[in-house]
Amino acid sequence: MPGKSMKARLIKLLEKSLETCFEKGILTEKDIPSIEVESTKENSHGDYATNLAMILASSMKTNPRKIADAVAENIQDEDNLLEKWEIAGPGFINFFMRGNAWVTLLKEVDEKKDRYGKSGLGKDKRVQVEFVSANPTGPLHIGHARGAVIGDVIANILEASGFSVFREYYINDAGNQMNNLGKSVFYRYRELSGEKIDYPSECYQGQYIIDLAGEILEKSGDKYLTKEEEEGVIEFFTDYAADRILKGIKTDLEAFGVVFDRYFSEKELYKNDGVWKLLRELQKEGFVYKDGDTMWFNTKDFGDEKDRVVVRANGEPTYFAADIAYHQNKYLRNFDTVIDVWGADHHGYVPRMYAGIQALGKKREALEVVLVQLVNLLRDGKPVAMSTRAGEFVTLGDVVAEVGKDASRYNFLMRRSNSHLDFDLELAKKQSNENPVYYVQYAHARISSIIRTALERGYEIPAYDDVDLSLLVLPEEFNMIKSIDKFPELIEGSAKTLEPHRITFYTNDLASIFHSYYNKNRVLSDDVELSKARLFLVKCAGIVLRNALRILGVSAPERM
RNA sequence: GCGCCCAUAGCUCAGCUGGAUAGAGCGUCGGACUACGAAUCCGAAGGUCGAAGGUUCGAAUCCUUCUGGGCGUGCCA
Repeated sequence: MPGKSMKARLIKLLEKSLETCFEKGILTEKDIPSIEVESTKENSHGDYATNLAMILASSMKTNPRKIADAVAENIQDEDNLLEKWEIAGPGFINFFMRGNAWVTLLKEVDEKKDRYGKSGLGKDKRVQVEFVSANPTGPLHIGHARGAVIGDVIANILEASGFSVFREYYINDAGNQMNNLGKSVFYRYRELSGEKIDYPSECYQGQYIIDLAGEILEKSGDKYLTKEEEEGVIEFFTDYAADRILKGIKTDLEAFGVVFDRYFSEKELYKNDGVWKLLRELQKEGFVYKDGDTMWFNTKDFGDEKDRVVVRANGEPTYFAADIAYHQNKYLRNFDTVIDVWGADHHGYVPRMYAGIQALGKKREALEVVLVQLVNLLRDGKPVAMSTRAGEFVTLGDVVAEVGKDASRYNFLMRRSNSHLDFDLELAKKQSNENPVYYVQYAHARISSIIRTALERGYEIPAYDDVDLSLLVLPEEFNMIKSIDKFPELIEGSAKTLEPHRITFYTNDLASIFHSYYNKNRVLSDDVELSKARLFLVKCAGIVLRNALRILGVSAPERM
């Protein structure tokens, strides 16, 4: 029965065996646990093992080996998958697969091709992934870059898992910072016009502010000099700067392979009194209360350390207030799940947001927050001095221009989101064995090269039914198939845990298995039938590498 | 002070949500190109999983305490 992974097939066997045991009365029926089968590390333990008997033993209060005996006894290996199976250790059942059981797994790869690895896990579910969401007060820097790739790849993984995915960037363009941006440009503008200005330290320091001021000066001359702040000058400077900066952000992201379905402006939320309407509603429902001129949200009732302000004493709503409205807006757009990818420095904000969505009547599960730890930018092992305050930082655009899209994306995906990441510019740039991205791409290019050579020698690219797969008998070949077979399960696992790094590690594994095989064995030899079988095998490996790299947003080159 | 995260080989990190003798890359040492691409491969050395208790058939993984680092603890975002 092709179309199922080896694990799935074994689980089926075990389920049937359990049923038989219950029918025969050998085992008394209890809650049937979800059966787990895992691949083993040790060859002497076979290819796969299950701890089923040990799990059952605790609920049935019997000897695990006795249960294992019964289950093993009643396994009906109708498809002839197994060489043998045996009981070992405290009650594991170890499965030893037959050589020719492996090759049947490749049928699915060949049939599905680009679709191999995809699943219907998220069928009919709409999920929104919000990420990056940096203020348009300056270009994106290296820290944003990591969040950008992680958000993007999470979205890719979910798409591959059948979710309907929407990528969104929340433009935080309504707050104080924006006003500050406008002022900064305005001061620089006056400065450029020859005025002596004591440039305030709380203003943005970067060179890009001066560039923007210069642009305005060039286009409009000094006509804003004579106007007073009340006449909307600052507003003009703010809007101009934000617009230009946002365009730059979009350009940088695009070069990085990150494209959003929508850029959502915070201002949108204030239209038609939106934020206020929501606040009044929440007040009516008792989640928001007034204390003097200040309005508080009782986040403490939801497990936060203390209540949080939603409207300041000066009458202005906080960022948090707008964010609740934003999340309400998301749910009104019928997303079943909302995923927020945040920098880890915002972790204190998490309980607040959960409180927010629960007040909106949503379950906790309707929101998932992925925290991305900070990036240490290095060059040749030495930290690169960066100060947002002083306006000295390496931008995302700089990184992509210097090390390239593929290498930088891959490097950002090599660690769990939750742990700190060292990003070394020189290392990421190196086209050597120190740089893992090439290792994987090289495997793909090599496979492409083999296929090219095969075509030159008159082979056709074989399909599943064209080859005698019983000729594949080497342990390395079974090993490769085993790894290929794991791929769909890997994607599913990454989708459930929202962990892109798993795929990075997987591509490395599969590439390693392939390289090793390649060095030891010839794919194309004098033996035509064997060559066809092996060609088919490496073709399948190539498909999987390509599919995995596509999810990572890294190219799979045919030559390099 | 309180809260969250991290601690695994010399370095950088995985460890599939509790499984059997803890893995990989880099670095070090020693090997492999007249053969489909050497950006590759093979071998060796390298560990008290920060520490101490606890939970159970079984713990790097779960619970408690402690140590050391990062972040947060705004009517900033």
